[in-house]
Amino acid sequence: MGYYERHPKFLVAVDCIIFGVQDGSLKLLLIQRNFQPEMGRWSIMGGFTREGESVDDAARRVLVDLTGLDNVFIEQVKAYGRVDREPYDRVVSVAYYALMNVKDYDVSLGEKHNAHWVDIHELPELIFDHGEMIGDALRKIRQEASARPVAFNLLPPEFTLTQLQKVLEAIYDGKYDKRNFRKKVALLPYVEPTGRVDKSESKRGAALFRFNEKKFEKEREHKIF
Amino acid sequence: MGYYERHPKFLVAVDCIIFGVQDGSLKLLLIQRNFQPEMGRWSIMGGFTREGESVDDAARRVLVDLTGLDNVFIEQVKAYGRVDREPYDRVVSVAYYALMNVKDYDVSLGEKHNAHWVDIHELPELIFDHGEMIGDALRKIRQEASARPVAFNLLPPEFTLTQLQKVLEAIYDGKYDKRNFRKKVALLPYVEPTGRVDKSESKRGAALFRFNEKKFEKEREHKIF
DNA sequence: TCAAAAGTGTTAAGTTTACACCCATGA
DNA sequence: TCATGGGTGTAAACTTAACACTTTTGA
Repeated sequence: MGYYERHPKFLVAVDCIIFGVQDGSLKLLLIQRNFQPEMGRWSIMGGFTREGESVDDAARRVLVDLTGLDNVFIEQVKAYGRVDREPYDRVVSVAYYALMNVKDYDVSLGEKHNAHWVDIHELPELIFDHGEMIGDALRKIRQEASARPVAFNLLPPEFTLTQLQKVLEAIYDGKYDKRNFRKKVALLPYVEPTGRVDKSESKRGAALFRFNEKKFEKEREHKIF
Repeated sequence: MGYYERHPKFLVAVDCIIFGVQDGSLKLLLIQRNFQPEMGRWSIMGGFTREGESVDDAARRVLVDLTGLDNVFIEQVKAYGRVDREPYDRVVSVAYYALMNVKDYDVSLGEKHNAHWVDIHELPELIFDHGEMIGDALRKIRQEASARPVAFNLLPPEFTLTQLQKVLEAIYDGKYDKRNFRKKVALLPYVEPTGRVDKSESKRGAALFRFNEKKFEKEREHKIF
């Protein structure tokens, strides 16, 4: 006790960059602030870490507040520690990105916070260093999505191959060849057909698939070499 | 002013995971603590962020303290915010990795801090979550080193191709084919021969190369597509 | 003269890309 | 019956991986 007394303390914020896919493009859940400070301006959703609460838990709490969902996929982006990054007080902020299925989103909670899904190509001017955070989060997601199957978090539990392709195209802001894409997916044992058919997007109907996390973990174990 | 008054404040530490390559294997500069708390135990080098100092600057300061070098390559790993990660007080810590050429290291400063280069395969038990930090830093370096030329920071300004290969083998804990390796390097315009020869490691002598940062940046610009 | 590190090409295997048509169905 | 999205294979280009011998020179 008492070893650290002479050192200063700082506010520790969390900021959540919430991604979703809608109409084939990548969106962010941003708020047009209906509270001080910076009321009226656009920002990502944030909050302060509480006494007795881990920083990760603070991020999850902020997310539950805004979306009503407590099982959203989140991952830390990094910490932002510039001295003047907020003009009101010294705040060290830890950014997280979250991936969610837009369909799960609680519209009434969103309205309370004045939250809106904004296309990644049409971002408004944001407060503080929130623009930088979004750029870093995007880079990180792109990195991650090529190494592990995070994209599934943006989809409902059962999805068609066309939906999966559109999500990846939204993440990488590109277009892929349908046949090549399906050939690759066919090689992934952890993307498995459910046997069910989705008729909502075409007359013919498309096969539904699901992500099998257990099979994925098995894969990983054996891929150490 | 005053918007954030009701929120708690925390100590913000920085921890530096310092990598070097020696005898063809990857080493970390660890300290066997000669101060409290946790005197006598092994840890990575750290410190606390000061009033009016950015978190990045705090990391650089800690690094200068330990190595005497103010131009070491550093990059943030991530923030660690578990409630009980340190038993003495609530501390949020931001980890950084640093890459340096072991030859530049100031031995007398190191001795003052009781610092030692420890092989990555023979790590001692470390305090707090420092072991986790090292694992995360290693993963991050491996990721980065395959996307951008960070490995050069572990070498002297002029190096032989054998030295470069050994550094990459140390990072990825693997072995590469000499001919394939050299073919790949030959395609990188930003690894250029200096025309000089190193005779210290062989009788015949090996051509010396250097990393040309400007050429690398040019490459990048044109590689946006 | 010989030990020790430097240097050098070719071929096979695997991966990635480009490309166009038929299918099933509800409106 | 026809418009709409679903579904399927093959060949060329490119990339990666495997492999062994000759050169130089100081001790």
